[in-house]
Amino acid sequence: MSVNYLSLCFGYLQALTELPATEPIDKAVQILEGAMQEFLTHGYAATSMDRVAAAAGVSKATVYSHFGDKEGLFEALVKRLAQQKFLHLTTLDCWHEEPRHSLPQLITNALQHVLCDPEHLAFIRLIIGESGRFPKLAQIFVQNLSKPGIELMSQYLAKHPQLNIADPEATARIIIGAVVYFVQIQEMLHGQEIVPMEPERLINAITDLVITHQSPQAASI
Amino acid sequence: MSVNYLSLCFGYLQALTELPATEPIDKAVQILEGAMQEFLTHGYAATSMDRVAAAAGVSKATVYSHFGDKEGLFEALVKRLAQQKFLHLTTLDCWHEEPRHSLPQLITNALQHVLCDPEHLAFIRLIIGESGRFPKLAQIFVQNLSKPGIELMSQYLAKHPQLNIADPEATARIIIGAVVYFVQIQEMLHGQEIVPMEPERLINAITDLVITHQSPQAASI
DNA sequence: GTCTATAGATCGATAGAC
DNA sequence: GTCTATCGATCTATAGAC
Repeated sequence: MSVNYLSLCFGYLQALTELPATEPIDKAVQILEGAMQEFLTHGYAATSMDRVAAAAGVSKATVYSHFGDKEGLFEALVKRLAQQKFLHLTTLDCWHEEPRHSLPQLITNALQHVLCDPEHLAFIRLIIGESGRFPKLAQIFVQNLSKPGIELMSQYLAKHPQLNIADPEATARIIIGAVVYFVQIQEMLHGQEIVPMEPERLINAITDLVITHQSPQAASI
Repeated sequence: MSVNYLSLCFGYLQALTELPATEPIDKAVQILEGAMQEFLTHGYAATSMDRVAAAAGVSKATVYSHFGDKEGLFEALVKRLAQQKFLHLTTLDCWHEEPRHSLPQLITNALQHVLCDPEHLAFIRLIIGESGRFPKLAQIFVQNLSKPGIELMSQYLAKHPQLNIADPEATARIIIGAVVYFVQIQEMLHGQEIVPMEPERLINAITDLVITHQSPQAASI
């Protein structure tokens, strides 16, 4: 087929298929979109392949022909989400500034990113909830998201020697853990009204702990 | 391991007391024991009332007559577990010693308690995994476990003025968050071999951060 | 109160037409 | 490759005997 022929027929084909059908949408991606909606909302066990097919706009047999069975579809979805959410980690700047200003900004960005992304929240819920029955998928999550996050924060701490951090990796886990725990209690477990706390208080406390820190040698007179 | 030994002894004593069973065990408790085994292993959706009845040693109709429906049974189980696990929080001592020695001991105890209790781990998995569909149960978890934990650590920090903690509650969340995040990555998400770290490194880093901390006034020359 | 037996719906997965 | 139609298993919940 020539380009000219496609151009002439474009309007006609569009009217027939009701889609901008210059290129057919990849069915696999289409299915994964529907699977994401269902799995993130209902979890693994409560998600039916019928509803996945309906949400994706295809037949159930098409889903099975692409992904084998329910577990295969679930694994493909988790791997896709782990890659998608990884990209949102690399958007960090302000490394050159002083920690006094850059650290709270770093934490604020991370907090806002997770708090404003219900999809990310539902993904973590799903991974933790199924980590007992799908340990391999939990490890993919750790490999693609937790590990890069820890390494990034660890490098940040190590490249600011004035902070006197003896163990950057362990300290990175403390900072990230504080943020993750805050999100889990306030948002994931709906503890906002039971143990209320403004994010600023946590950010200030973390910054204060890390900034006004002395080396053990200097502390023990 | 002393924990395993205690568990073995407890099971033995329990078996002994079951022998002179002149009085039948409460059916409701019996059902909840079976429900716990099934829900903690398979999650909410993948747990069938047939297997709960079989695990409890009663008929399915008996389960329904006691708890109404599947959700009612699940709610009763979560409330029972939230009360049971609360008791394990109050076993803390060594408040009088110096933080330099009592703080790492406090953290070590908390870590060992969770790491050596797969039931507790599975309970957290279940609560987080179902927190989107059962927000009320997640709030019960926060009310009975997270909130007391934060308050306990907050009081500990406040009663050691030499630590110069400006915001004890926020700092308590940092410490607990670091421990919870460590357990979640290493054990719950099976990240032991992907991001290995000895618990001692985390404990030392936390202790170092908190102990060698100066008040903001003293830090800014 | 507790049981057996079963209804009615929905599940994962597949065969066969096109 | 994608569809419709369907199978056998399993699910929640209940009716009725004891």
